[in-house]
Amino acid sequence: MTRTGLVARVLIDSPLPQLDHLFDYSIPAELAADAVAGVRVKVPFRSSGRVADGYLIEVIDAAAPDTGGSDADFHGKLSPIEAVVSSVPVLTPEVWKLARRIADRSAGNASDVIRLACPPRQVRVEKAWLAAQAAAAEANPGPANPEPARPEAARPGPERPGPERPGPERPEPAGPSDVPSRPADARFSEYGAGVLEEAIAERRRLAVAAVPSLVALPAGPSIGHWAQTLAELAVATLETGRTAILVLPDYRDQDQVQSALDLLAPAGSVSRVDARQPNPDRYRAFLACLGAAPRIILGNRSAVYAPAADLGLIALWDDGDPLHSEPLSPYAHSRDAALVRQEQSGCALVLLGHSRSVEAQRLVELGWLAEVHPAKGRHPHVIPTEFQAADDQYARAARIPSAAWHTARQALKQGPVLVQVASPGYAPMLACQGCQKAARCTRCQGPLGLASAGATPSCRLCGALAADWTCVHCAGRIFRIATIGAGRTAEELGRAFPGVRIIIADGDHPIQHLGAEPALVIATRGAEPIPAGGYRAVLLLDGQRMLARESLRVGEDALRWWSNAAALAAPGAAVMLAEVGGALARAMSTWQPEGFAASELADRRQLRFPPAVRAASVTGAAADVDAALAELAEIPGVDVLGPVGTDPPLVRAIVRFAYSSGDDVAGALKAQVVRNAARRRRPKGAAFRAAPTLKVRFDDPELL
DNA sequence: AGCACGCCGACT
DNA sequence: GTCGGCGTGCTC
Repeated sequence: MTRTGLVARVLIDSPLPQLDHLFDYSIPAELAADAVAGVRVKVPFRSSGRVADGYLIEVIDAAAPDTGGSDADFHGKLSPIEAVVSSVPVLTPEVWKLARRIADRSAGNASDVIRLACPPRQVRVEKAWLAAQAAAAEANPGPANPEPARPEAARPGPERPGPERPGPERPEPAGPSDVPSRPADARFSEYGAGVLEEAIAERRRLAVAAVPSLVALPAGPSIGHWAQTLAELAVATLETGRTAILVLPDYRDQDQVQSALDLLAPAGSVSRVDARQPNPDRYRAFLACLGAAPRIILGNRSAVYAPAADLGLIALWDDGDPLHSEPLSPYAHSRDAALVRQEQSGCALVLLGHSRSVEAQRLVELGWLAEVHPAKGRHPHVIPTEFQAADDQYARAARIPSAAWHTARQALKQGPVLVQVASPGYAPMLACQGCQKAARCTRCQGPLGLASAGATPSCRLCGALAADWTCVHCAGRIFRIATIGAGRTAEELGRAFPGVRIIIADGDHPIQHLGAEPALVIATRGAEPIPAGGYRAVLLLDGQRMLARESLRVGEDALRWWSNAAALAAPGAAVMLAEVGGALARAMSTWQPEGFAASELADRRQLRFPPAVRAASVTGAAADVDAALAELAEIPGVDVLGPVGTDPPLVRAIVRFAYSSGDDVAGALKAQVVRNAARRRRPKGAAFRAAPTLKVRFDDPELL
């Protein structure tokens, strides 16, 4: 075997916690040219000639003294790398550092994070990209070339020399040229002179209150003003020669920002990275981000991990939206990933929203984020209305307060009116007429509901029809509607407002945009269509139902749903908030969600609940959980709730700890998980004992 | 997941 | 002494 004297440090792509560290291999001479940091490799693993996939993290000179980066060097005989899968270094040093840190702070695996960062390879796409790079290098070998020949030259490196940055000249906007987009000097005008520009140039960290109104795009749809702000932030970043990453909770939000960028951003400068798109498209967008030219990267929560040439800004829209938290281990929230990446890269950070998450409030109070508000303090006219039955019998049936009904009737003469409701469907919950208990599916115990007015009741979980249902409690056979859905509300409103066009928008009937004609729009929270020019009135019904959920976050969530809907109102239009009083109503009518977030945070401090502290759940066999908890005894600022039994053989404990102890707690628990995973074996011969493995989950939003 | 290695009991 | 069963831990 030919050796080059170089050692490759490789991360094995495996979910096993005991493999989550670097392995050393030698580099055969014939692979030396391609074996650079970041490439995918195949390496022999597990003795008998089998190979594993991995990423080459770094190449070190075996002869040179220890560089210091390597932990506990391996001193046996090194196996050679089997193959370099492709010459494209997909895992940039910056993203590797980020993935390692994100995994470490939650006792997780780096390869689980890398799976979010690096999409599956597509050979055809990659070949086309490499060819395009080579062709571009041929045509224009200058350093400012947006498509350089060698991807290696793309490594951002904090000290990238100035001449490599493209000049301030801006290519033509991609949008239609006959309609002027917002003039450049109007950029950020709502925020006062230079505040946001300066933040980008000086790489500040901000919590920015979005302007709660709509923007009519020339020859296009209306979009939220916030989307315009994000697009302007991204373009301003690009003009400083740096990359901007925009992280949006869902694709409807991404579409709005995309519309703004179509008009504002230079042609070809935007990459949309989104797990929703087909794999080849996803990989193509990923490779574009890998190029040496700064870009605008637009995507969902995993966009925070995109490779970026000279990162200048990470901006998140609506960080309180639960879609920002990752459902896959190690469950990192994109806000946390953004905070870590901001710290590592020194880029600017913007959390933009109509409301304020309690987590963002904590960062503001720490001084980590600076607050920015629009200079002109115009906000929606929100009117909290205690319930007062309407005179109109139909409005009463549709549970619309009297004042709201009158407002809606007037507004419907001018344009669309939004009615926000809690539940989709027609009647999502049925109850027994006799005993009033919830009607349950006889097969799976799921809740029964009606899909439409005359439909047969069916289970909302398993779909089974409940044609001849009998109540398990009282043997009754007659249903009563317990919860009213958007469909039923629409039916009732149809009677209350005869002759008005009724539009339903929910998960099953998604509607993105709407004209300015009068219509009554019934929408579930988060599914509100965007009307040209804004709604002439907004009715926020079902306030009590939204607050009835059993969660620490109900208040914060409700404020988010309401303020996002209120921001769709036309200037001067009334926003009627039904059945809600107290601090929430005050936060809405004064349009100051910070005050509510601050008092929530104060409560959490009192209770020692997240985000005042961090928390992790530890689940497993009682002995394993006890052993893991014992490891935490020495760490200051840690307390433990439980363990308590959950599903029969397993117990769960909740560990709470100060942010400053996070690394120690994560380190100790990770060590325990590794030990547990290595030891767990099925005993031979004897009956099959299910091997319960120790599970650890940090910062679970469902906790507590 | 396999495979090496080492501890301990049983047999030459 | 040495063979081999099985439990434990490692995989560069």
